[in-house]
Amino acid sequence: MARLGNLAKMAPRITVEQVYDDLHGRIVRGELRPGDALSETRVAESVGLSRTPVREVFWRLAEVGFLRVVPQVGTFVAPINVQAVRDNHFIRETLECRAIGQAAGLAGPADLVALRDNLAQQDAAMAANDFAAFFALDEAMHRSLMEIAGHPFVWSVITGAKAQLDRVRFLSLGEPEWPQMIMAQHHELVAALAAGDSNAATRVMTAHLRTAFAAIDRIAASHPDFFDGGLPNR
Amino acid sequence: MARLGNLAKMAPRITVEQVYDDLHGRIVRGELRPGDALSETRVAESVGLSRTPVREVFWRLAEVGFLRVVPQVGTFVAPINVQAVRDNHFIRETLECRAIGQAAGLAGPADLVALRDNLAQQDAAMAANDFAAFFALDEAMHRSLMEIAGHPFVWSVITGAKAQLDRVRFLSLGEPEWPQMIMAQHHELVAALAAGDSNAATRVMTAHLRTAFAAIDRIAASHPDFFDGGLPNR
DNA sequence: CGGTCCGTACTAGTATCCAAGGATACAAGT
DNA sequence: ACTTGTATCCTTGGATACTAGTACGGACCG
Repeated sequence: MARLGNLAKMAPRITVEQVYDDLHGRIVRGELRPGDALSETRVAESVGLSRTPVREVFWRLAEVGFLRVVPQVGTFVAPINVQAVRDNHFIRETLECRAIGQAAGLAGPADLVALRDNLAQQDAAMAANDFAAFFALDEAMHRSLMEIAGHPFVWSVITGAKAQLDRVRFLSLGEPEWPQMIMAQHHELVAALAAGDSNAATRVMTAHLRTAFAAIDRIAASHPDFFDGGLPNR
Repeated sequence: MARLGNLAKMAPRITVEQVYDDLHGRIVRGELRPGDALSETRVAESVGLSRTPVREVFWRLAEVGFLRVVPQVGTFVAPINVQAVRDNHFIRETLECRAIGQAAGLAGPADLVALRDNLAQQDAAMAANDFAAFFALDEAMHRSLMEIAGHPFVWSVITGAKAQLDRVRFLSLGEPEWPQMIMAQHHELVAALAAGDSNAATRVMTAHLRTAFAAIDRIAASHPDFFDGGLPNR
């Protein structure tokens, strides 16, 4: 490895996490499309690492259903499985709705302050059309709701389920009415929490999550190459 | 490949999956206890593989919370985190209860036949004190309930959540009244399904899953060395 | 001209080697 | 006797070499 000048040692080292986040993001954003081939070797040399850490990344992405590793053949971006998306939505809705029902009875003044602060930042991000920031705030809010409900470990499961949904959500981006609808629901959510109204909170959360879900079939129809069955096989 | 001389090459090759299942089982059964050190090298040579596949196994086990990999130090069996167990139970109860409520309206005659057949086998396994067979049948039953509900992909999430619970469950084994209680609940479950009674099915499932859960604190108290905080640190 | 076969150039899986950091045991100095 | 420095061993992380299996393309044959 000690070739020319040891450039590798001087440069800040690229970590496994960075490679994971990069590929994850590119798949979610659709820059890498289902069927696209990824080679451990090529990715490894493109990021300046060896195959070993890249394999770990591939394996993790395969576990969340983003990649499909075919032994001795190659690794491919997996198509979006509609049933998996449905089930992941079922998981998220079921867990988050029950959790927020619990959270409604548990949220303290400090929690509400934090939530309202987050909401204000969401409004600002939306106003600035900063979707990346909005997504991060949105995620942080849902996560903290889970923590308020007393189930901090559940979020990791949501994360796994969310990955598939995010991929679909990105395909549906650019529908102009969504931002307003989502923000309105977020405000309702916090209001229900503040009122301690468990039923209302659950109802709003259901509607909120289904907003994103309802479009699935339409999206699948308009992006057949992204979904299972869109391509004959791969 | 099956040349003479080399014993390792003649023996049917041990697969990554076998190594995973072996370690997984030994951790669930408590043969490997929290704090026990596992070395990639030692495990590798004990199973006749190199470190590379063993590393994959290690970090899969780390992902489900069974191992803790400390860089440059070692890999250790993780203690059972009580909050993680609670949250995993929350996940399982929430998902399975809602799913069985749906299943009650969807179970067809063929499903009921299969379930009753499974139940009969469970009875037989119990009568023979064959707990391994019973666990397998139990898992198959819960899994097929999820499929009947139309959410086949959800089971993999349950599997992840179940892993922690199974560890606790194993510690609580040997309480003689459990088999009867569990079997009675299983029969009630199928009866509710056959009647298409969604509410009853949900109620029974809740009670069923809480049967295992209720004992957590008692178990944690009687096996402090297995749980987080039982040991000062490691 | 069409079909089959074989070689080549990939792929992932596995093995082995090196690097870097931490723990520990031992020895030297206070 | 205690503390501190050091050397050695062990750990995981990463890099590289090798194995085996697959796909594809071109050449050869019918």
